[in-house]
Amino acid sequence: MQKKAASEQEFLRTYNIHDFDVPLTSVDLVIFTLRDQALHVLLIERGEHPSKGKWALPGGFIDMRQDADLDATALRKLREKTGVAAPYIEQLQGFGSATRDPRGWSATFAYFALIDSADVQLVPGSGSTAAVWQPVAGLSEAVDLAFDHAVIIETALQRLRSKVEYTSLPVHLLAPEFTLSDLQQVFELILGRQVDKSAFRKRIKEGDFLEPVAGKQRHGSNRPAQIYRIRQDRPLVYFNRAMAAPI
Amino acid sequence: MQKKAASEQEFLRTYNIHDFDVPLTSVDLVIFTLRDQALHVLLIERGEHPSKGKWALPGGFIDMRQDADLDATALRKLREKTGVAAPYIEQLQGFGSATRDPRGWSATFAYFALIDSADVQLVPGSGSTAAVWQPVAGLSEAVDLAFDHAVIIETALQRLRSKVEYTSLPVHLLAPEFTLSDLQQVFELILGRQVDKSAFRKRIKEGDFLEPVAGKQRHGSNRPAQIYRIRQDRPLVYFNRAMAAPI
DNA sequence: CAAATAGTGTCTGTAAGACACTATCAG
DNA sequence: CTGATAGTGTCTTACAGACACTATTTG
Repeated sequence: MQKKAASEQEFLRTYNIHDFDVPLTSVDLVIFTLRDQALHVLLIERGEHPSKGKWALPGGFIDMRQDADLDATALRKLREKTGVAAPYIEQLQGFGSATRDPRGWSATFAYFALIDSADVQLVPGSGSTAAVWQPVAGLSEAVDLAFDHAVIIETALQRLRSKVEYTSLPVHLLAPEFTLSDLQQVFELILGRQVDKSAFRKRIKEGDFLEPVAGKQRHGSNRPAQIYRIRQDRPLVYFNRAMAAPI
Repeated sequence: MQKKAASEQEFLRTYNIHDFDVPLTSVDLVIFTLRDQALHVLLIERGEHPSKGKWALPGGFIDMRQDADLDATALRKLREKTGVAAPYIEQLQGFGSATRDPRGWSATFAYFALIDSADVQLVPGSGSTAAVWQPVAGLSEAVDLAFDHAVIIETALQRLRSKVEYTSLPVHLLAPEFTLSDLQQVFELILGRQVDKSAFRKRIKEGDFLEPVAGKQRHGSNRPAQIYRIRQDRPLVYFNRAMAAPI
């Protein structure tokens, strides 16, 4: 174990990080996007042991040389797999146990990202054979997930569903410019129920996190719709009240 | 690095966890309690390098032999330092960077606990010379905190203050039996402002997470107060609306 | 004109805030 | 009785839900 040292300097000079047995630590990402009016999550087919051939969340080990902090690791992984540089991303939760990885005690810092799938170029990186967008609905039945990734995805989903109720989070699943009807559709999709148009619009306007794109409208065979974009200074707004589910 | 292996079994048989360079990973706890009508946090004076003599959050390395998962590590640490076995505890957030620990890249899973200080027996454990409750107000000026623990405590405080607004969380800072006035005081203390008694009581009753202790009242030189306890099946209630701060 | 979607106005319901009121004890 | 704190009633306010209404385009 550790030797005795008189001073902080002396201690650090003689310190060897491998004197401790530490768990395997990684960073994993739950990346959500919208495709064909459905929520999808990015999965990688593992090309290496362990769990070779199973589907897993993108992620991997911290690169102690180039990653300044955990967020840097998460952003680097996101960039490597999708090419996206500036998404909405937040830390989800840590998951660690003796049994989640057959190699032994392991822990992961799970992240949670929302991106617009339009500007994604999927890159099957090193150590994986394929990267695909999987619909979230019926995920566990559709694919064989590695490690505890089913639990991590479920936790991320709960976070997303919870935050829809009282934040502006879902805007980050849309392309940079969108109409209020587009936005309402996203909310309805995640909530799994219809919401009232009038109440929704009042709420969004009150939140004041969108700005109309001057003079820009979407045209169809109906009244044209004003196009909005996110106010860059208000990436996430918390409402004072949750959207109450009707009884 | 890694050798080639044909099967999952073959891979695991030849796998050596130390082939990877992994960051130092630990678990740290921000333990809040109430003493003398003020929020306090538990700090340990470090008896070993690094940061010997500075004050730090209780915590330490994962014991891969006895800890089944991260929660087990956190609970074990809490028990070792305070003797408390069943507190309110939740994971706060991960903190990891190349610079937060002078020994090198390190990461920690920070936890967040609320306990009743009455049933705590502070235990200055191994590797520390003293354990004290420090008032949260003016903490950074009062003590020299090790590592990035000032940031972790600040994050925990934000979480606590945020959750006061829309959950029943603060009940866990009280002794098992308390009056509604006691509870209101705790809310006011964390919010840093007065709240209306009538509105507060209506809200708490609506939340339905307390039960009156039959026939038990607190007597003083005034009308006696009904004593309540937490309904064990409702440890944390989310309200539909935040307590709106008056303008 | 009809069809379609965009966007608004108005009423109602719910729960929080303000604040005055009553209740019940010790002394 | 007074003083103190416990606990309630009532009015107002803020905002979500329901839903009907108007607005603006294409064809």
